[in-house]
Amino acid sequence: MSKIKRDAKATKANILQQAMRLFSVKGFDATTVDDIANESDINKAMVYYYYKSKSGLYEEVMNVLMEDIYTDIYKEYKKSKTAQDGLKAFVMTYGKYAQKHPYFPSLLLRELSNSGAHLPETMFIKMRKIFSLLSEILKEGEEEGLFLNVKPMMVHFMIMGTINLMITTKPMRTRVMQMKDIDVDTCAQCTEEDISLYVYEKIKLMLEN
Amino acid sequence: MSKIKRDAKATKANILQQAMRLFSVKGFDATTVDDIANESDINKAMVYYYYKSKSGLYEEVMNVLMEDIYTDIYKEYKKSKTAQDGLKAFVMTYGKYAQKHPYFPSLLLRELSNSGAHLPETMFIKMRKIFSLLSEILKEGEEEGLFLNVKPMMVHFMIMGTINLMITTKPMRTRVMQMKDIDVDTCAQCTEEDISLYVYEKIKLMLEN
DNA sequence: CTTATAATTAACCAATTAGTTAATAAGGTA
DNA sequence: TACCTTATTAACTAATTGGTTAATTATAAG
Repeated sequence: MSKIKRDAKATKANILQQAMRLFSVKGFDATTVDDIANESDINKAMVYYYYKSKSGLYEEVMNVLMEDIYTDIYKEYKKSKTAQDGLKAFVMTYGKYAQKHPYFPSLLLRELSNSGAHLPETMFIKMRKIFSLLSEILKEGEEEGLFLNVKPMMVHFMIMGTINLMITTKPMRTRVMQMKDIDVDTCAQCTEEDISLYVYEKIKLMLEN
Repeated sequence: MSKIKRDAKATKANILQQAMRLFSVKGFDATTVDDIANESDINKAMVYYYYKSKSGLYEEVMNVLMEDIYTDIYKEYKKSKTAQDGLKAFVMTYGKYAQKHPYFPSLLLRELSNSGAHLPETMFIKMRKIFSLLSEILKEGEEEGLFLNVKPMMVHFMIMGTINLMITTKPMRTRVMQMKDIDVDTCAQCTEEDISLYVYEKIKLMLEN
């Protein structure tokens, strides 16, 4: 077990990893470059050595995540035969991804609620690719006569909105449940899979009618 | 027409108004107290004269908005006879409110994607009140046998997520539509009413099955 | 008119932050 | 070994920001 004193690749990856985590927890503005440096135990100047700026690092973070997620969804989608299966693949894979990268939902929501102010062109394109994939699935369903009265953009945000909000609000929902005086069901026990499955089933029903 | 040199009420209201606008456009962190002062044409120190801090001002902004929206929804809800009408009142009134205060959706989304980090207790309670109202409506529907397999929290975020995302992304969606090479329907022409109505109709269908 | 109070201002401060720089250490190579 | 490139560091800067303060002006009351 040789002690490695230098490992450029590891250093660069470490910065990205911590940036990902911090941006999602605190948002772009509230995350400082010093934070990132401290948390990843590297010198602040290394951030600027490997990435051109704080925004550059942020872009990279978003790009990596979006690319990953598209790949995951596309792979599952390709296995499906029917439009329903395609929809299921889309919803369930997104849910799984959000579980694997708990950072992602809040990053995405923040970005969307900004209407893409920080959003670089490349990421914009990747978001569109994901949406286009869903549009394709929904169009197939319509042509087969399975889905009725479909507005793809709205269905897209119904899926993304619900899953992302359920995930980001988990701590909050748990907190509410612990208040003894209250008796509302905040779905505090629901797993990520419960959530995606419910979303899929309900959206399927709503499209079939 | 006497020239008023001093108007405490107007000054205070003006600060709140500009703060509301700026917080929603740029978020809490990216909005500076100097911004607020400049945009409302008052001295920065006045912000601290009327509000105890930047966070204090933010709390006030959120409180006013949440209080308003609850009142609006509750008033409409009271007029409804059936669970379906109650649901419609909830969805449509929220849509109307978001149209009247285009600030609100992005503020709310940002707050939720934070899981209420900035969120003061008072506002937390108001959010819960709105959710409780929807829960009540859904429970009625279930008891009347109209709605099946209801998870209130999920339905709540389906409604809020979809409407809020559609509104905050409007500029972005319009931009996409202007790109000639693309042929995806981003619902760029949809009005706020189209959006809420679609959400209501689809959610109704999905609950009935 | 006088005076107490409420509203407003300009100037300031201490802390934080994105980004820079110049020096230095490590590792491979000839 | 000597040498060159790459990786890393500590220390610094210039700008921004939340918040304060002491002085000043407008207004209303006696």
